[in-house]
Amino acid sequence: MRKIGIRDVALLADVSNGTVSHYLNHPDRVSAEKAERIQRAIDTLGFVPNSAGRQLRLGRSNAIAYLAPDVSNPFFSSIAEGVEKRAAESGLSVFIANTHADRAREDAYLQMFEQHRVRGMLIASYEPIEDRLAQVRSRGTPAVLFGRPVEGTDLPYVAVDEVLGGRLAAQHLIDLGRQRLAFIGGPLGIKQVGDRLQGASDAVRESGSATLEVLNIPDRTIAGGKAVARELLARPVPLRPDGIFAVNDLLAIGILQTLIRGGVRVPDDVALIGYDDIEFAASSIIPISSIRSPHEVFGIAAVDLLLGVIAGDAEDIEVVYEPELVVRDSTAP
Amino acid sequence: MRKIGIRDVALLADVSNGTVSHYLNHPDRVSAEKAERIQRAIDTLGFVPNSAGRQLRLGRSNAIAYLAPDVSNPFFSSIAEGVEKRAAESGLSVFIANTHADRAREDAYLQMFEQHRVRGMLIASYEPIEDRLAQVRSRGTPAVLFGRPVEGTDLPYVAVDEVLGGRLAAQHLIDLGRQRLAFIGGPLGIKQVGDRLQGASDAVRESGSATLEVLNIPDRTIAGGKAVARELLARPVPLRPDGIFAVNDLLAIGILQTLIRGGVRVPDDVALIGYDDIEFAASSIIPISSIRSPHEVFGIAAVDLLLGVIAGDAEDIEVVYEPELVVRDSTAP
DNA sequence: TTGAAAGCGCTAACAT
DNA sequence: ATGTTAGCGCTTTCAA
Repeated sequence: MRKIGIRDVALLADVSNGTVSHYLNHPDRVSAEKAERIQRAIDTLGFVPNSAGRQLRLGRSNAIAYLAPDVSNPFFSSIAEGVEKRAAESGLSVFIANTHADRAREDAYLQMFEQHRVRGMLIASYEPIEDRLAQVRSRGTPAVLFGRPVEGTDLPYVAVDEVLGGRLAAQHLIDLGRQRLAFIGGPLGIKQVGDRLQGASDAVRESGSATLEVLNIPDRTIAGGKAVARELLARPVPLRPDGIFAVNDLLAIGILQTLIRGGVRVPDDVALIGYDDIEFAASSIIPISSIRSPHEVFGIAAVDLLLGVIAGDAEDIEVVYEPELVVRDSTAP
Repeated sequence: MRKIGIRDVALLADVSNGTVSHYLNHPDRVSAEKAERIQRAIDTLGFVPNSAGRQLRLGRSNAIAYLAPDVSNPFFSSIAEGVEKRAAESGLSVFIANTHADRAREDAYLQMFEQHRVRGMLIASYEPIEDRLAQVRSRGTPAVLFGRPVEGTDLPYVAVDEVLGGRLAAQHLIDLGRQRLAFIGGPLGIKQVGDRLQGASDAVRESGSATLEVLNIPDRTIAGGKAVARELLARPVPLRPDGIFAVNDLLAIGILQTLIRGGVRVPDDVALIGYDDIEFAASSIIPISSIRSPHEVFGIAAVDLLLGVIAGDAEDIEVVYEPELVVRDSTAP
């Protein structure tokens, strides 16, 4: 099958393999004449360098890895864009892996990429991954996390202030005059979810008058939103919340659609705000207010941070962005 | 940094490096006692095998590649699920690459994966890629295409019958009594788009009475759908189509939302059908009828086909699925 | 069951 | 400017 190596090229071009290698890596150090002979030989033979050989010799690859729980979630794929873009600028390839928020798969990929000796890993995970990562890092593969790691780690990370995001969302509903708020999302054990609830609950407490009900559901999807909205519809009207903060936009989309079909007026009867500001939120039948975190710039920042760590520029080991309130019709005054 | 190799393990375990390798690859051929010593040494040292070394020795990697134009499109990410699943069952890793429908990026990834000596590539592309792939294949890396390749290639592929899909969609609108159909989508040069239009146009012609207007737009996104729907709204009512076939669901979602906001009743005034049956189509405010192609099974089939090609089981070189009409409220009678 | 040793394809001294 | 050569880490005969 694939048999053509650098020596075949050298043979055909009638030079030494060292010269071919030079031509490949330092074209300026090869005479024009031989350069042409070599190029012709490469074309004739269909030579493609074997990266395993190069990598083995160099002791390192030129790839980084990006692990995300769900690449089909627009949030993570936007990050991927930024990552690829910046990596390409630095001459690095990116291996993307879809972990499906599954620990076993995360572990498998961690292992695989470590075996491949990637230069570093960028990791987004719902699962606590700090421990497993610590081992990988101690063996020499640097990593950058998306999202704030648990206390007590020195993991570099890129994050948004989720607590602030939660606060912004709840405060917005309160400013609208809503008093019976509901937080919909879960599992609360997930850091992002817990942080957003924390922020929301802070805002509610400080308001002195509003109340916050928590609907802890396992599934942050459109289907999950529909299901929980059906429960809401089953309640007598006075017991329904008048302001809903859905912990992500998918959930909000599902909730919105079911509420509307149930005859609830949004935002008049119930104001609704999501989180993440994915494209589908803006293009929903009633555009949904949301909390926007940086997406693409997120990926860029992570690559920069990783490169910094690799280069040994210890400097800042964390980058935190502030989320931003995006008001749309679902919470229009 | 990463210095621990098989020899270090061998040294610490007081065996030869060959024995360590045996333990790694054929554990049954190593005595229990040494096996334990080796394992202990591995743990102590934190040894992680270097896949470059293995790959170089073996002459092949154990990874395949999946190139898709847009992983954030649920259609392609569903395929990815199937691919990963089946690949894992066969002990293969999958490298996912996002080409952004950009030829240069496709080429870059093609080259990169060829250099990495992947076992094979699975490729979804809007661009004609057959020629470039031919070279790769001739050098020994097999490939399987998603979607029917241009005539005259022997590229193995997995596809759905897009012409049939287009026909099903249009026929459904016609069966509903719609006479002034509009096909919305483009660019027509893209195979899938052209094929779907072909099928729709066949159905219209055979109906003998219906007409088909083509709105050729460059952008198959929600935003694109909104834009074209605004054009429709600007028309006098009698000049609007009474049945719309959007070439994909994203487009249909955008169209639906703008039409509804414009006071058009769906499906009463205009019946609307999309294509792909992504999750968002079913969960739209008015669930959108669509043409469903197999998604996950698609990825599975592609891997199987690739494995077949690798193994040399020439058998069938093409797998074609039939799409299926999914009727929802947007075309309810 | 275990060890010794050759070599996969490549790069980078070093020598010329 | 070009050639020679020694490995990078691993697997796998082949012997013992």
